[in-house]
Amino acid sequence: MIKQQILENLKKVIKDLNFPPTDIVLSIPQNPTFGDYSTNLALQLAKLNSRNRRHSSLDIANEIIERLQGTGDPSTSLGTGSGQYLERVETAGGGFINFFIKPENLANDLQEVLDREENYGKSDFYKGKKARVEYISANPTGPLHIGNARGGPLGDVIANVLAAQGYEVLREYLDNNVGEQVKALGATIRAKITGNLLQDNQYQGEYIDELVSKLEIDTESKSDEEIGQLAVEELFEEIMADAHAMGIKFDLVVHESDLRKEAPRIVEELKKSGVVKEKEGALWLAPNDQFLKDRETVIQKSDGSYTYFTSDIVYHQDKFKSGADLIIDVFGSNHHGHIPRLQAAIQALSFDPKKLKVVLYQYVRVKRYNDIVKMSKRAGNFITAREVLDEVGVDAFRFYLLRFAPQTHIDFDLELLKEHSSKNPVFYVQYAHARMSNILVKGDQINRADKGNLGLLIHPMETALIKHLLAFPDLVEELAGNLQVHQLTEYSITLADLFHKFYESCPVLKAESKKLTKARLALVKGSKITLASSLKLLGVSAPDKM
RNA sequence: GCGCCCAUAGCUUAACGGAUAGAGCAAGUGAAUUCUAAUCACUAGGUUGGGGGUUCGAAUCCCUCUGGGCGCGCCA
Repeated sequence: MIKQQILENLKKVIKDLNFPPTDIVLSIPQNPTFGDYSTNLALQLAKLNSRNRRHSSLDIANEIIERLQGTGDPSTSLGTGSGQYLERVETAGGGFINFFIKPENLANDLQEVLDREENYGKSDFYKGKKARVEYISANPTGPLHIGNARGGPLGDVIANVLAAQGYEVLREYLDNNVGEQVKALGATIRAKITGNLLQDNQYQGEYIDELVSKLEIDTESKSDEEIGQLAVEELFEEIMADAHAMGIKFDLVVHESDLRKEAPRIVEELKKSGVVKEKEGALWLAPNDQFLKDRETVIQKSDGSYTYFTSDIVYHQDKFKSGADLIIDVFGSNHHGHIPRLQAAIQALSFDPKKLKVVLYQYVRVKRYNDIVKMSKRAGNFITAREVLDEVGVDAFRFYLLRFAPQTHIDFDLELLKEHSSKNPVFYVQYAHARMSNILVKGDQINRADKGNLGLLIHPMETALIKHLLAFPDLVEELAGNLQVHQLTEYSITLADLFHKFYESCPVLKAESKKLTKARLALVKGSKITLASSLKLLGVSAPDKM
C-alpha cells in the first residue's frame, strides 16, 4: 500500500535528519489541490524542534522532501521518475507536504480490497484480548424509551468494531431487578388493582394498566416487593424483545438480585482497603480523594440492606476478575456522577481503572410541535423505543441514532418522523449498495475475455472513490481506540456520495473498452465490499435491490 | 451553591489543533435514446452563542459571560 510506504519513508527520513520521533499523520486533504495525501509533519517538527529555531517549517518541509527524493530504492522510493509512485511532492500552506500519486498506482492498491473481500477492514491487532461491553441496562420499571434507546445501537456498534479488530467481545446487560424501585412499582400496581388513589412518587402511564391486565396478580397474598418482582420480570422480557427488534443480542445478562448476594463480601473487601467508614448507622465508601471527599456514597444502609452502587461494584469486580483487558460501560449522561465513585471503588480493589472506559451519551430529546417532551417513567409521558422503531424501521432507526457523536443532544422531531424516515441518509447509502449489486449482477453476464487492469482507473471520480476505499481499515482501527463510532455513518455516506458521482460520470458496462469495463467492475466490487462491511459494523442491512 | 455535557446555515448536525467550516432536510434552477431519478449538476444560505487568551494556525485548548440539558450521601 502506497500510504504505508510513504509513512515508512517519512519515518526513516526524520530519523536520518535527526528530528525527534513523532507521530506522523498522513491524511487525505479535503481539497484535491492539496494532493492525494498530505502531512503536517514539518509544522509539528518546527514546534518540537526549538533548538533549531532558525529552521522554519517551510525549510523543514523542503529538507524532508529533498531527502525523500533521494531514497533510492525504486520500489519504495518517493522519487518521481518513471516507474515510481509519485507524480510530485510539494510543500504548501507554510509547511504542509502534499503528495500527488500517479492515479494508476493508487488504483493498483484496490487489489488489496478485492483480495481481502469480506475481511477488508478487519484486523487481528487485538487478538487474544478480551473486551466486555455493557449497554442499555435500562431500569425494568417501564418500557425502553427513545431517550435511552440510543445506548443500544451505540454499544452494539462499539462491540462490532472491537470484534472486527480482534477482540473477543462479551456483550452484556445489567438487569436492575431489585431495590426500592421494584417495591414502588409493586405498590403502584397494588394501588391500581385495589382502586386506592395513587400517591406521589408512584408510576403512571398506560403500561401500568397493561401490566395489571397481563399479570393477574392476587394482591391479598403478595407483598409490594413480590408484585414488583413479577412486573419487573415481565418488563425485562419486553425490553429484551425491544433490543432484539433493534438488532441487538446479548451474550450475558446479569441480574442485580444475583449481584446482591455478593454484597456482604464486597463490603468486607472494601473495608480491608480502608475506604469504608461508618456514619449515621450506615456504611459509606469514603475514598481518600479530594474530589470525592464530599461525595461519600452509601454501600450498606442503616437497615442492613445494600444499594445499587454496591451491586455495581460487585459487577465490575467480576468484569475485572474475568480477565477483561477492556471494559466499556455505555451509560446515559445521568450516570455521570456515578463514574468517579465506581472508579474509586475499582482502585480500592486494586484493579486498573484505566481499563474501564465509560461512553456517556446524552438522552435523545423529542420535540412535538416545537416543544420538548420531558420524558419520565414515573410521570408516564415517555415515548417508547418501540413506537419509533415500528414507525421508521430498524435500519433508519439505528442509522439515525448512530449518526451523531454521543455527547451531542439530539432533538428528534416526532411530527416529522415519517418524513424523516424517508429522508434518512440510510436510504441514500443503501441505494448506493443496491446500485453496486445491480451493476455486478449485470456485469456478470457480459463476456469478459480481457483481463482487467486496475491501472486504467484514472478518472478523478475513480481516484477519489479508490482513496476513500483505501482509508477504511485505518478508520476501523482508529475507532477501536477512540470509540467514536458515529464516524462510520459519516464514512458510509461519503462512500455512497462518491459512488453516486462515479456512477454518473463513469459508465461501467458501457465503458469505451472491455478492459475498462472489467477494471470498473473491479472498482464497483471493491466499493460494494467496503460499503457492505461498514454497514455490517453499523448493524444496518445492505440490500441488493431497492 | 457544586459538578458533567451541549451551543456551528431556517432545521438536524460533521470536522486526530490544520489549508477555502463539510453534509442532509427545507428553498430555487436544471438533467431521461443512459449500468435503478431513493440519483446527479448548479444557486442561495455561516463573524462556529458573546468577549478575552494560548498558538505559525482555534469550531476544537484555557479563562469568562449568556442560554439550554443532566446530576449532586441511605433511588437505580
